[in-house]
Amino acid sequence: MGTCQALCLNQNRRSNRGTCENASKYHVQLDDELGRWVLRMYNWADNLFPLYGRETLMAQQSYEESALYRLRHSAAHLMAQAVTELYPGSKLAIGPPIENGFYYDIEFDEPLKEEELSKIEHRMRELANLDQPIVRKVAKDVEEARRIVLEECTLGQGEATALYKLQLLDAIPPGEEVSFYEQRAMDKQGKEHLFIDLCRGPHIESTKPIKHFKLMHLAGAYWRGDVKNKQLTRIYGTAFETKEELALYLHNLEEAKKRDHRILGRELGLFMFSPRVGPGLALWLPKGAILRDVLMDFLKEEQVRRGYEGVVTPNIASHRLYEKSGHILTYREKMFPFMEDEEKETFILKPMNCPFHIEIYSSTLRSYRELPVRLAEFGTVYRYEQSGELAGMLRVRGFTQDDAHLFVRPDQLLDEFKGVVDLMMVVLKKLGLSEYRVRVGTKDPESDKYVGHQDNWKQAEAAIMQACNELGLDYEVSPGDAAFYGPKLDLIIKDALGREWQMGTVQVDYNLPERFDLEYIGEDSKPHRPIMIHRAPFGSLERMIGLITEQYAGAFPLWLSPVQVAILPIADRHVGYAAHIASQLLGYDSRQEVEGEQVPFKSDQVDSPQLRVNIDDSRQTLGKKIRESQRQKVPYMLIIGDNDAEAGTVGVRSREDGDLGAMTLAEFVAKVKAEL
RNA sequence: GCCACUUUAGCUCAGCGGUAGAGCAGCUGUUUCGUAAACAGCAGGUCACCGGUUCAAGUCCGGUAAGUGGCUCCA
Repeated sequence: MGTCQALCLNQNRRSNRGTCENASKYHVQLDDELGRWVLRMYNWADNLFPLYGRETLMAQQSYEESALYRLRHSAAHLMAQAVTELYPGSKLAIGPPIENGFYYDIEFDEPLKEEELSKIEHRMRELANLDQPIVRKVAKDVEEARRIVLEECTLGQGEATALYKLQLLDAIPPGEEVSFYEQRAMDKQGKEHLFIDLCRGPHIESTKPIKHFKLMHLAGAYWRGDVKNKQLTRIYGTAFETKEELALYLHNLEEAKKRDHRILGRELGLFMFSPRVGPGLALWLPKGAILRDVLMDFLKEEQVRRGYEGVVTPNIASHRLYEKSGHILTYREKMFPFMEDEEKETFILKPMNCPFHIEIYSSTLRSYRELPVRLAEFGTVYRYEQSGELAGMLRVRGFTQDDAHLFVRPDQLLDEFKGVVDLMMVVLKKLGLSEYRVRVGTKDPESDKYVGHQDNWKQAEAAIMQACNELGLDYEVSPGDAAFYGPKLDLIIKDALGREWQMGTVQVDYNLPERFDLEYIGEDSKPHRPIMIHRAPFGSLERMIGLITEQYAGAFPLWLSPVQVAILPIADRHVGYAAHIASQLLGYDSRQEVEGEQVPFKSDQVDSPQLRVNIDDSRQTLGKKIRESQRQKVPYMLIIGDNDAEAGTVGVRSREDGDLGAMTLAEFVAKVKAEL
């Protein structure tokens, strides 16, 4: 099956900017065997997870409407049937299809062990082979639905097993159709197998096609996603229509693991963690530190152009500062233990930069003419994340935000907000991140974890929506995802394993200016209150570098690569010429320091940008040196041998395209400049 | 924090009650080599930590820590 067209149709056909609802996309491919166009849905950027095939182009189905979705839904039921047979008395909760498979949440009497999954899988195969017809039944009324849940669904295992199903039934709005799916068959021994489940459907017609599936792993999951509720056992599985698709999925999963930033981070010498330092506290190795520096330089330059001013603030502060900001009230459980001292002031490790920037803003009387004031800082913050949430660089306890706070007049809010979004887009483009989701996090009306007046929130939320609409940005509104002081717009991007992470963020805040009584003197000579915009286009350096490491699979583009050029002398006698080449590329010739020394090589002074170069003078064969540089994903290798020393050339090899032949250094530099 | 799992040499992994193993990396020597692994030798381990069972524990049991996949939370 050859990929003939890279024609990408957005799943929702809403946007041509690469954003979409669940970051999936269709590819149209010509099926060589069948000689017709087929539609395939892939998970985001690099087609790691083909989700289904065999749908015609005309269909234009969503995943939810697809045969695969139904198959997986039925596979979840099949699993539940196997579980109720193997573990009578288990309480079934919910079992939906999900992006790459399905799960079922079940309460077991005894905790389920991972090794038992194969037993369940085995029973599933037996049950599937019985070719049980899957039949939809609709309850006449609520009473009948209740009776079916209590009598039929429990399969004689006791009414207690209907615990969660009853709650689900109660949640169905009155008047809505209540449906059940039943599957039953007699096995060779004449024993009847029966399973009936409260379910909206749809399902496939029989259990027979459920052949290519695998139970993946176990997890705890709170009933209805609420920590206050009981934790159920969730069994994750996946299913496909063909053996090949399942094998491909599993293969791709293995491939995806190879681009895990934790593995690449070690292999490429970018960063590390040590239990002796502490969980979630990263150590940046020299090459990782270069990534940080390069990213910071890039953003600083953009920010200077956009009127930002840099500031620097401390890592700890008096608790009073954070009392005033409301952090201690609403954010305490995420903060590291306080440095308490009965005699003296209590200090706390900073979880957010905003109060410091607010202090700087209010250190002097501000005129309406100097607004907007844009204070930027690469501020390192510490948050006591729950231990189970730490995930390499994507979730750490100490991280550096590319933070800034914009203090603006009401009439400037919209333009400033749009300016920030523009900057975020510039950043995404520069980093090659084209697949993302935009989420507007608003206040959860039920929750009391927010500070400020309702009117402030309404205004801030309206401002964000208006800016998005004016920018033509596709976004979804997510109540409860606001910061405690204001609503926000977040960029959400998936990692190699398909998990979503919040990256860049912009927040509109009327509340902290009020809490800190911020002012500026207006045209009318009277004090007015500014509005704050909090923003971080990367989100954090840790998370962003972890993520782009996965996006690029460690093969960073030239401008970012910690080592841009590896110089590989073929034999020891070429090391001198290699050093000369290196100094040219560094834009600095160390030989100039050695007075009176003869320049032993043909002069080829070039005007090179400062490149990060590394000479491999290990006593290894050329093949080995190339292999090593290739493994380190260095964009360019310059191979230096007798021919080159004589002709004053370098043998250029590219990470992607291999041997490019001999060039003069000037030619190579021109090539590199064009790429940077 | 909760559920499940994992932890043996710098890295990747084997060993699963009876004297700790391999490959790669490292070091030393030989080789000085033209586009993805030269050859040989050497060295490297309180088998995460603490406790228990046993004549005997990487191996079985319990606890702790760190990590992994989820849930909840989030940059």
